[in-house]
Amino acid sequence: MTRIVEPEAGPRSKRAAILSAAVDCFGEAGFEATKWSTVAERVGIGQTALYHYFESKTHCLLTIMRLELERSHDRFVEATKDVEDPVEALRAAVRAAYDVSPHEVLQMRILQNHMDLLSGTRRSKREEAERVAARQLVQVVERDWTNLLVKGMSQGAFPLRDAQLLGGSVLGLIVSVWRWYRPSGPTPLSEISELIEGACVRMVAS
Amino acid sequence: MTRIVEPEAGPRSKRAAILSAAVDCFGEAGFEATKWSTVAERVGIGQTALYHYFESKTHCLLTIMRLELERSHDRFVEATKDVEDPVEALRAAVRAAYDVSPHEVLQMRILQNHMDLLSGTRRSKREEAERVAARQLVQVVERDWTNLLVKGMSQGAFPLRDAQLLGGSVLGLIVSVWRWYRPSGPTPLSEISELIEGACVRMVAS
DNA sequence: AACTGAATTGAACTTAACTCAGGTTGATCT
DNA sequence: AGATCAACCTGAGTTAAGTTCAATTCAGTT
Repeated sequence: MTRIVEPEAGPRSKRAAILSAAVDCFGEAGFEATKWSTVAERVGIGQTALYHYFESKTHCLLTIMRLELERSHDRFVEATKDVEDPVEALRAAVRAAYDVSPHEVLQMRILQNHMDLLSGTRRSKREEAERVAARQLVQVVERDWTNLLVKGMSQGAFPLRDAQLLGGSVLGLIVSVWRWYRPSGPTPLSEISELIEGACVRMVAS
Repeated sequence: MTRIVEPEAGPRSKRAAILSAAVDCFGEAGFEATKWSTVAERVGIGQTALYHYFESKTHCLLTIMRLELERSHDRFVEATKDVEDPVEALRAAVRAAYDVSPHEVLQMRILQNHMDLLSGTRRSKREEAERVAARQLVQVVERDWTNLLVKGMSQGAFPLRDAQLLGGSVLGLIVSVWRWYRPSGPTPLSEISELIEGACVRMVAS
């Protein structure tokens, strides 16, 4: 459990700008489809300067994924922290999951599209560190959801079922949206949020 | 709607062997992580021979995805064709979705992990043909599920809801399993199948 | 002004996908 | 059997994109 220390930003560091540009590129065109050099162009630096901040294109991707996972976890905790009623907590958690900016939508998309990266180990040190951190955060987020279900089951608000499996399924249902959702598409996020909220409650509580 | 004609197998064609080896490699190590030349080795031919059968590594991937989508659709139709009761049809469809061989698990995993490829257009003719065919099949499969729901709603077996959105969600829930399921893992597929079957019924019918 | 470390760069290197020009194999026909 | 033709295969070379490296600039400090 080695925590990753965010490199403190020197005053003229372009790290944040690179991450932001990378999210835009990777999220819209896809990771493989975007040239690493294009990200550099957008930020306004030469491609080699990227390596001052990230060990590789993949290292940047893994960093984006970890940050998004941290964000998801934080939001979950924030949204459910003082809601006692299990059903209401579940509803709040789902709503929080869809209460996101367009930029965050891209981050979720990137995360979902590259989950498979978290399986195999990486060659380089820093990449592997990010991978392991992200993998752990996936488990943390899964635990967030299963704990919510366990609590509800023990209180008698939810029927008893395999909380681990059901929690993972609820999470899978919620994030599956990010594979197809587009802010420009026909379905507003609010509508999706409501439908999924209802679906989750029925899945878990009936 | 131009259908793809499967190249008829000459007696010494290695196409099937290549597809099979590619499914193993792409499914276990991941598409990006496996070298195209490794697939050639497994089949027992030089790397350049691959290009006799596929225009590119990606063309092979897209073909695998299309074939898997065709299989999924066929299984759905087969499983539901003479079940009138909507709830039973839904149950049958879910069970069929998880009634798969280990090789098919890999194909599902590959499909899920590279759905994003179907968004952007491809440079070369044959790749683009496969992509378009796959994209269409995604819609066909989505329609399979929404139709099932529409039928159930009109018969009064399911409460009225946005069938398109709900159908997509059910499908999303079902396929989300392939991102983490491993035949060697602790949870048998039968158990997953049962839990998801129940969850889907509750989502849709209550 | 000299010093320091962060930030940046152009040129060279590496790897893996891909192309090409030609060679081999084997089924089929006369 | 021998000729033929298409399917099948290969070694050598090309290309594109990620990456490395040695050298340079820049901003703030002593």
